[in-house]
Amino acid sequence: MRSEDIAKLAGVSRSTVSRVINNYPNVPESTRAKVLRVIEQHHYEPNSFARALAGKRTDTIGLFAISMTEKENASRIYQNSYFAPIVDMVVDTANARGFYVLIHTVYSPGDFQKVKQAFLQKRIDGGILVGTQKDIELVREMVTQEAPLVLIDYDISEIMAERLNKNHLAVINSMDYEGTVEAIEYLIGLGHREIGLIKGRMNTFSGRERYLAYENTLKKHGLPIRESFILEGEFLKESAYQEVLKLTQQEQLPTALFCSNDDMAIAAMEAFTENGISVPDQVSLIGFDDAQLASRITPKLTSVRLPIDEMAKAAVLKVIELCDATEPTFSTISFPTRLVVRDSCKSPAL
Amino acid sequence: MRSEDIAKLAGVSRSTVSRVINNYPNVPESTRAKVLRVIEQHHYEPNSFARALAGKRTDTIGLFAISMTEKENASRIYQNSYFAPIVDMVVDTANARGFYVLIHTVYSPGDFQKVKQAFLQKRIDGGILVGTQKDIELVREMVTQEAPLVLIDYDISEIMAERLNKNHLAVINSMDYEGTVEAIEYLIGLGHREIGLIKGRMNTFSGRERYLAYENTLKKHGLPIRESFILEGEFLKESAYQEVLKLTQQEQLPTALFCSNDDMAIAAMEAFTENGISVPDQVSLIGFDDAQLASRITPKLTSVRLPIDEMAKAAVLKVIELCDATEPTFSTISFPTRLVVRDSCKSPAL
DNA sequence: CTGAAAGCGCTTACAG
DNA sequence: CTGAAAGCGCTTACAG
Repeated sequence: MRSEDIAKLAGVSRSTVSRVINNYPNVPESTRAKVLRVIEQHHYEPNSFARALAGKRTDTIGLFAISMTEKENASRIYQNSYFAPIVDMVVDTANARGFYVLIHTVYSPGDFQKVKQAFLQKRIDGGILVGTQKDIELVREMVTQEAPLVLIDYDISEIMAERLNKNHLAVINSMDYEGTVEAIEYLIGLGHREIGLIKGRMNTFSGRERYLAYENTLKKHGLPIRESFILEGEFLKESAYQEVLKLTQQEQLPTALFCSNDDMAIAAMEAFTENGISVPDQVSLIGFDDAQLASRITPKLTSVRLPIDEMAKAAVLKVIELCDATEPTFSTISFPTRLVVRDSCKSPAL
Repeated sequence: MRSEDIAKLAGVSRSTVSRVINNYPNVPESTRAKVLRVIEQHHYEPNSFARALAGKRTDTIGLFAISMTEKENASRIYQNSYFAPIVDMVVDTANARGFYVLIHTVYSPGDFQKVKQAFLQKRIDGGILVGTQKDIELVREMVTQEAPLVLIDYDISEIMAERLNKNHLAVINSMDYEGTVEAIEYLIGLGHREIGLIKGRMNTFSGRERYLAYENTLKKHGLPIRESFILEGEFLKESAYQEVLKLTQQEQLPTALFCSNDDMAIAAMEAFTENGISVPDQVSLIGFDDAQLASRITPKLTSVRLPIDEMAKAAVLKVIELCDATEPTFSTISFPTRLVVRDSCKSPAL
């Protein structure tokens, strides 16, 4: 069933059918009603490709999850405590506004071709990128496409410095620096002076911010920064577990460990516990993200809450806004974090 | 940049460009190379809508998660231990084969319109439906579309009985009945005679199968089936928690409880523990699905492993196969389950 | 208010 | 082996 069939049945032209479908004002109620009836009766749906080809929107936004430095077979990305809520919220928000969501994952640089194609082939009205590495070249390439693009977790200063064409672009971040400062100062307030860190992935904006804040806060309070207390975690459970295992072999342990995300904090907890080191009696642990699991393990994990849902929602609203906008704009939003105190920290034993 | 531009630059006609793009055999290597070079140089990508309109595939499959009877705000569907792995595997498998995945969630009957549209508007080559209720009308409607459709977890006998047009249709199930029998007989083997159950959602195929198997197995072994030991869980953590809380108030407790999924088993464990009832010392617990979390709680949960990854993968391969097929077919695959014994069951105290 | 016609960017018989 | 032309199903100036 094509618009022409509807036109014949309703006794009008295809033009008029199109006007009705697109809700144009210049068609009298009676004609509109007549056409609408026929459409209803025949469950007619205009072919989305023909519409798009003739210049209409696709009503689809892309969501591209980039996960390139993951270790082998760590491909369970939609079960990851960071990505899963994003997918959840993006799909929900987009669907509620009448958009479909086109998903593609990027595991290797080659996969990137597919996201560029999604834009070039005009499959989507706009796209959201999560997990972008510090890779300005890539962002530059994406930005040259005329389509709206939203980056979640990306260093704005880099974009500024590179003087990218920022039309149709938006960046959504969280205040990782401030959140980390709050966490570290909380530990200091409890009396800790030997505070360690498990790093996130350093080619990630949030990874760098969390690390920087850790270092600066210790310095500011005149506390020691010990190489041996700084572990490489890569945001991954497995890496963190191994690193903490090594840590437990050392002479001296930190009395508190700030973990750059909850996954690593949970892994650290397992590693400590399995080696007879009690959390929080012997070592305090603090995570970041406040993932679902944080409040469901024992002891319950103190964590910096990342407003991931709000961020994902904002990302969708932003792409849609950019799709509708006649004037291209550049904007950036930074969401505040909040320390959620639970049971994994206490004052150090004397 | 359109195919016509490429044609001019390469000194051929659009037809030839098209033949090269579609890898048709009847074009000599030299011509092919010439055209390919121009395409490369200009990063040309054929417009996907124009291709689709002219009869090519969309290289997109739909994934529709249906979640209608959930309680309010239970909308965190992509974080659900059943849906999340499916999304994961579907996206991965489809992407690896060059397909995009179009996602839409169905929270209310109205949302269903969007999945029908996705087919009618030809946005996708085929689709996968997860979470379909016992709703043959809906399936009938979906099936009348000519596009390939794969149902995960649906009662085949219903489809047979209704004599649906089964072209382009496939159903993927797991052997829930057998899995449940194995679990119950394991409990019986441990010496349990008072075995309770938390039901899943009864308008779901797996929910009904698991319940039936429970009942039949108890009967077969001459064990009592007590109304008061059969709880309504709806597959939901919250419901299960409340029901188990009520159960703990009763005079007599079962010595073992079979839970129709892991989420409910975990909730049950929490409810028991918080009320001073020890798992597995006072009550044995067994789950279904073998979700990620099952092996990460204490005590580790004994559970019937659902090969959800294999099922999701099979679903994708099936849609793709149906897309390629010239002869429409109907097929159904049933995946075996397997009891994974951990620490949440022991013989009942005497 | 409304229709005929051109155009969106491809593919594919058809003819040579 | 290859090009001219029709067609896929819409939308949108244009003219009336």
